[in-house]
Amino acid sequence: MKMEISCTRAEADHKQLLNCKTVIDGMTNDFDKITKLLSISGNEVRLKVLFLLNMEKELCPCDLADILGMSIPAVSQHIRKMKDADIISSRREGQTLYYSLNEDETDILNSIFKSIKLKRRTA
Amino acid sequence: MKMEISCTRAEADHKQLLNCKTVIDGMTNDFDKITKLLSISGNEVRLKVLFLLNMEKELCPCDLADILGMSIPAVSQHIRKMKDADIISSRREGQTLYYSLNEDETDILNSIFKSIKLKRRTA
DNA sequence: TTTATATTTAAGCATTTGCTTAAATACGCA
DNA sequence: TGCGTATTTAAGCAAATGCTTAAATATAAA
Repeated sequence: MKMEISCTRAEADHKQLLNCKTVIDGMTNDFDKITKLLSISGNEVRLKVLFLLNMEKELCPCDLADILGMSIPAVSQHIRKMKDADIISSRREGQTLYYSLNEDETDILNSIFKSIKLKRRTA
Repeated sequence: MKMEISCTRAEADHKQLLNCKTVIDGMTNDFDKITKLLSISGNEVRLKVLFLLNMEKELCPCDLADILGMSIPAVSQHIRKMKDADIISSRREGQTLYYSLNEDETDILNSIFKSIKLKRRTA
């Protein structure tokens, strides 16, 4: 962990900067985890899928491809990412896989959905 | 806007799917905007910068480069993205540019910061 | 077992991302 | 003016992203 201070401006409060470093470096894992969630939801297709799963409880890849007007493999690859990140889970019924949202401990997704719905109402 | 239903499973509720399409298609702009915010914060460096600005009110690129242990141009290019997206603003004081968070109408960022801090406490 | 449907996986490719290094701006001061 | 510092911008490049098409799996039904 580097500790040298490169900024030479008089106002630079070295104590403040060192404190910032300490805080940030001590939270690497948290940032890593939340960054992952945000980067996954920071894609229009995936955000729509998450929103749809929140709205409809569960949907299959076929439904999603249809709703979003895109190919099944494209949807499936997005689904894989979200599944790998433990954001969604599947339930099989015959040949069909139904996907649904997992519990969101961080509550970030819920606040995102809330914002989306709010925008919708106030638009 | 395509409207054909490709899924042939018996359970597919065409009315439900059409409704989903209508809702999603009517919210394209909202999704676009929120996706942009999320994709920008879905990067570890940028999320840390946003968190630091929330914590310290304002910081200059030099401070950030130092705290995060990365080059000034690298930081500057992340800053540019956030500035272009209207997430942060700058104030000049001599040669130094101080960056700070803009008001977040969506409240998404605040809920993200809250989650990060919560993780920190409960870790 | 063969065939059809639902889904995933893999390969290929164009685009985007995020760094590095080097050059360009902007401001302050001698 | 000219030099030093803070910052941005640009060019170059490796890695990641997200689609397409084609092939592989999994289940159901004839």
